[in-house]
Amino acid sequence: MTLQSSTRTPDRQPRLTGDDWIEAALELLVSDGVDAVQITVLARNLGVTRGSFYWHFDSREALLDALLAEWRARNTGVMVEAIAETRTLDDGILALFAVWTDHTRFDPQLDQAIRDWARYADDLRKTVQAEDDARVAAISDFFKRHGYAPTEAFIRARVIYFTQLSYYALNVQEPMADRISYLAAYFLSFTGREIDAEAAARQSAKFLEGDAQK
Amino acid sequence: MTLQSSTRTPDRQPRLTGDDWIEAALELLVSDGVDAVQITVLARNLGVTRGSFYWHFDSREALLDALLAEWRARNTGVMVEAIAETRTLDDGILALFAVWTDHTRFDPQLDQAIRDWARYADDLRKTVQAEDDARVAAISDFFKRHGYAPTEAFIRARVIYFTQLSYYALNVQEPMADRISYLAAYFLSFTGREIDAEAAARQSAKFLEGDAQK
DNA sequence: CGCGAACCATACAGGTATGTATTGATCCAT
DNA sequence: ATGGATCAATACATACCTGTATGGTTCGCG
Repeated sequence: MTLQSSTRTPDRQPRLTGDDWIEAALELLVSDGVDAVQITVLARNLGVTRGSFYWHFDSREALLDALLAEWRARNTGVMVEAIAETRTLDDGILALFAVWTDHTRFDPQLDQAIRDWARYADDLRKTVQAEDDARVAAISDFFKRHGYAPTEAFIRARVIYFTQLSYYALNVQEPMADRISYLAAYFLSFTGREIDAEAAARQSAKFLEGDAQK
Repeated sequence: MTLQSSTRTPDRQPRLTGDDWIEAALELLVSDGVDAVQITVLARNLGVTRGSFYWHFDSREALLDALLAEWRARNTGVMVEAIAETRTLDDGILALFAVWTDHTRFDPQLDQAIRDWARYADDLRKTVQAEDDARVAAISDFFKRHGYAPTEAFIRARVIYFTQLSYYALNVQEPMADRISYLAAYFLSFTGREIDAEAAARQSAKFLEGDAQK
């Protein structure tokens, strides 16, 4: 038996922490779904045996709970906060676009994975549904603040949020140039008004900047 | 050992057909997801042993293929056809609403389950994506026929289809009265125009009728 | 009536997952 | 350096699930 493990990545600490397991589990969750988050494959990926896992966690359930906690910490509330801080209609809508594009503040893939998980897990479903309702309510309030009637505000909030959810659910990938060319049409459909030319230009620049640094 | 099986539903044929297995599998697929579609639990639900299954199907893969075939037969194309047969803008949009409400022509829960399945299955994903693209293209063409510019038509098609997808993904349940009260706002958001009062009344009546007979 | 096909039960093999218990190695502080 | 704490390997028990092989029923038809 060799002493140095062979499969483990070279420049990683030889001993693992609980967070290492969580990180690896998050990757698996996003790429393959909850059911694929198995201790056996995580251990294989990390280059250790399952003996290590059971030192850091009591059970698989405990790991899954940790994943949910991570989702709560990363994604809960950010959208609500983002739109609350805006003044003009254009700024608000574009702030939403920014949240959905800038993945440092909000992790859409994780959101999607949690949503997939929740669909067939009764207890979790209620939690996710509460977050969804909160997001729609925040957008709805935003529209109301800008003079939209209650029902129209609510429906427009749903339309904009639901559209975005499907964007992630279908994993739509398109060149940044296309996305920018769609900006005005999206804004029109979402708000019923034409986008301010200057605000559009500002946002396009932001998109390109974020795209370049990636 | 008793001769009459106890768990099997009473007034069902004592011998099963392949379709019986498919039907039971579809239920399970919709309620619990693909990974839950297991021969063992299906046999338990049907009140037989797994020996029966392997007479009707070669393997679990064969059953899953049959489920996909069922999806293709039920859901593929119906949306495209529904909107192609309409004349006015109002009729087209309302025809879409009708498809999404009248579950005899289109099975949204099955659509959702297949989409969940496809998200983590590479080969299937392409199939579903092609269907999604076809649906969006059909709606986009519809908007173009009614004078919308290409980009706006495409984005509006996406918005209306994506919104509806999330409706199913989040399993939104709301009283028919609420749904009717949202009709005008949805129409406005989707098309950018006010709904024709008479068309709205017609559609509301349809909704109520469908709701009552259920 | 009898025979073959359709349908199902039983039993076995193989694979893989979670947990537990125990031992082994490494690191750090006294 | 040594002894306790931290992390990991090994071995074992248990539980499922798939698939095969084979034998037993039941049904329909000549």
